[in-house]
Amino acid sequence: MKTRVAKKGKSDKRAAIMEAFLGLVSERGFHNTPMSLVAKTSGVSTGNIYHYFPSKEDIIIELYRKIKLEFIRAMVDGFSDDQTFRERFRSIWLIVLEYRKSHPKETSFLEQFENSPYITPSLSEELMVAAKPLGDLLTQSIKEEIIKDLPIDLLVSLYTGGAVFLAKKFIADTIVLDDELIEAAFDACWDAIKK
Amino acid sequence: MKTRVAKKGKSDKRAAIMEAFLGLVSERGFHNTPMSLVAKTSGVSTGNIYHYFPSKEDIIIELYRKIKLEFIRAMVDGFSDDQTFRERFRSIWLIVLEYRKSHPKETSFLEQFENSPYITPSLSEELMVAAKPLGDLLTQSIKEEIIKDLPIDLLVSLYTGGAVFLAKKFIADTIVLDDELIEAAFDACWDAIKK
Amino acid sequence: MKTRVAKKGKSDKRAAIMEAFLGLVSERGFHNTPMSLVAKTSGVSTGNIYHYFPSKEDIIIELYRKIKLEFIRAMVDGFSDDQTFRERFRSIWLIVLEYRKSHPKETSFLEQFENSPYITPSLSEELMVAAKPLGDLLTQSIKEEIIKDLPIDLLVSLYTGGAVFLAKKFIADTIVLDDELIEAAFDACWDAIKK
Amino acid sequence: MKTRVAKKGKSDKRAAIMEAFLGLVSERGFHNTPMSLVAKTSGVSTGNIYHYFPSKEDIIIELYRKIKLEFIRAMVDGFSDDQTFRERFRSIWLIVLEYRKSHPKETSFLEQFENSPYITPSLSEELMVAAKPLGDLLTQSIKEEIIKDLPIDLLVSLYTGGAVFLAKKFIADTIVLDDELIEAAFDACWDAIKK
DNA sequence: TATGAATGAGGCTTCATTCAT
DNA sequence: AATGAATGAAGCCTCATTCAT
Repeated sequence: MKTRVAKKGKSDKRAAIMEAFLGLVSERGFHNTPMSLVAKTSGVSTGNIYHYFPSKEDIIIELYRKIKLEFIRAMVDGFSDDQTFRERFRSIWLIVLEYRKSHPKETSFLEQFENSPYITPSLSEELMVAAKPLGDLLTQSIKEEIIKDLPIDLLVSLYTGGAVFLAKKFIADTIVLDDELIEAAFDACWDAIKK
Repeated sequence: MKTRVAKKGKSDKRAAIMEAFLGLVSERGFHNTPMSLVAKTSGVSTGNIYHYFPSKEDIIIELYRKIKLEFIRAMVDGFSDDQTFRERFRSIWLIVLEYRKSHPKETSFLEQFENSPYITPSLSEELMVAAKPLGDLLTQSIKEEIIKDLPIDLLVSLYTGGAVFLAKKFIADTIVLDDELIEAAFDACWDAIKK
Repeated sequence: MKTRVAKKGKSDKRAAIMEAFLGLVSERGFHNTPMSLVAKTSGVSTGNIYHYFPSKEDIIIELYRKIKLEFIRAMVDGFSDDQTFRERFRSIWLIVLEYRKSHPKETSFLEQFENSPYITPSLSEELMVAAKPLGDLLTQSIKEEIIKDLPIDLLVSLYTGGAVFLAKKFIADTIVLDDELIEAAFDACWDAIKK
Repeated sequence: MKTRVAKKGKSDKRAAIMEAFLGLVSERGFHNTPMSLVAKTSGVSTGNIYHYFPSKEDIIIELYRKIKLEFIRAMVDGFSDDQTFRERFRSIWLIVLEYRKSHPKETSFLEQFENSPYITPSLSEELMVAAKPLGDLLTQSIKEEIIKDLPIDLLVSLYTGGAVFLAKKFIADTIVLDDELIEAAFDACWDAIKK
């Protein structure tokens, strides 16, 4: 079985497994995604999957970490100190919308994961650290009396909620997202948290 | 059927199954809830469960319908024409918070169900009808320029989001809900949608 | 539940069960015919079926006895001493063909039953007695050197085979049975056994 | 795969499953043969059976195809152009008798299968092709006015019937098959179809 | 590393029969 | 006689994981 095509390197297999897993889970759900199907889809044999991951659950968790991290980083990288506070929030909001719109699989996965009762998110230290700039921005904004003095995660939820919602409807193809709507939606979210 | 003493009439079994199912699913997830466990927990034998429901999936769907309906009704019944628009919204918001806080199982179930990729909610006519007063309130409020002119469901999401979020944190026991916080959270949600 | 319509008498229920059973088994096979379906089809409740029959297997056996007996009697009643031997055989042959053609359910049932390995036909005394005139005819015909001296049941098989076969094809709608074909087929069967 | 010693290669398991299945079904019937018993008897674990066959029904069908094909081939290979027509028929007849006598399990299986109402034989192309020489012989014999001009399958039934019947009685141990009887029986069958 | 056959517990569902009424 | 709810063993099949190669 020697193919001319470049053999996948080590980490490629790992990546292939995760990618296949993500695609399958987003369409079929965790429990409707047997390892055998992951094997077929990823091109990595069942047995070998267990060489890269100790168990199915581990794949799920690793995937969650990876996606969540990616998402957080997109947000964090999307604003800069050059912007006014409101501009920063706007940037972040647009990034949330954009990321979710352009990552339907990841969106579905996150949603499922974060609503599974028996899979405790248990945000790893890693995620906390990555999200720090966001927390700092919020804390700072509260202190400067730009946004309301509410618990940070509530603020995030209020603020982010609209964008996530719109993205889901966009993916489900039950809405048309024009600039006007986006702007109006952002304003609503901003109104929610601004002082 | 002359016994005065409740001998667990017909519908009691049905109810027992649904109740057991709800409890188990909320703690273990759909797929981690085998029918055998439902049988044991509900006190209804495996075989007999299938006398009341055609399949596991049907139980899930019926349960969703029932809970969602209950939740919608709670909201709808919670406001009256005597109130100002803002008061109505406030009543609804508080009911959402209260319902979710006091119905952790139902909350978990709804959350899981509505995020399952392979179980399409497909809101039945029944639910639509029940929710009509809410839709009317929103439509009316938009027309009277009390709230923003945004898609109804986005408004609901923005508006409801804060209450649901707080309830979840309350259930997870990661927040203390005092009146002040509740009031502030409501204000934020109201700011999001009010014109 | 008092209907104006005449309530089925005792034996009517028995008959209803057997009739429903026959129809279902002929289309679905023994094991694909649950008692619950028999109940629904016959209009007799599950529990009550067991008032009339001790078990499912008993119904099968009774049904077999009844049908086989009916079939045998049709043959026996179909010839008389007024006829020549050949005429008698012809009459019987035509009756077999006719009975099978006009009793597709019974035919299917007999076929299934007689080929079930775990249901031993064990022809009851009753059946033997009923078939005696046939046996006598054959014995007599052998003695008079009209037909070949072969084991009785082989003769029956050879002789009957053609008619049964034609009837099955007729039922399956894969043949057109005109008089000419019938006559030719009879001749073939007669040739098989005649001396 | 360098071992010389037979270590039960891949296809051995497949064969083991089919063999066990055949034995069980012939003695207990399709529906009285649970997969668990097939597993135990064949020495292949339940789960692994499904690695070789998609379902129980598939095993049945494959088995039917295999056995029927084997049987047809035995007949087809049993006569040659060197023989007179009558000799050819005789050869075939004897082969049918012999095959059935020496293959009681297969005989029982074929009988059950071909009388199951819900399993349509649907003779595959493969079987048709294999049986072609037989059909040709019959067609030719009709043309040369050696046998009667009757539908091919009726001829087969008439002709084959006696041999099959005898074999069944032999297997059931309710007959003694000596040469004289065999010869007489063959003559009867031949008389049935010969012109 | 890599394969995929093998395992076997466990999942959902069916169904003959019994039981309470 | 009659009902149909109730039982629970058993059936078919799935699937995470391990094992032999």
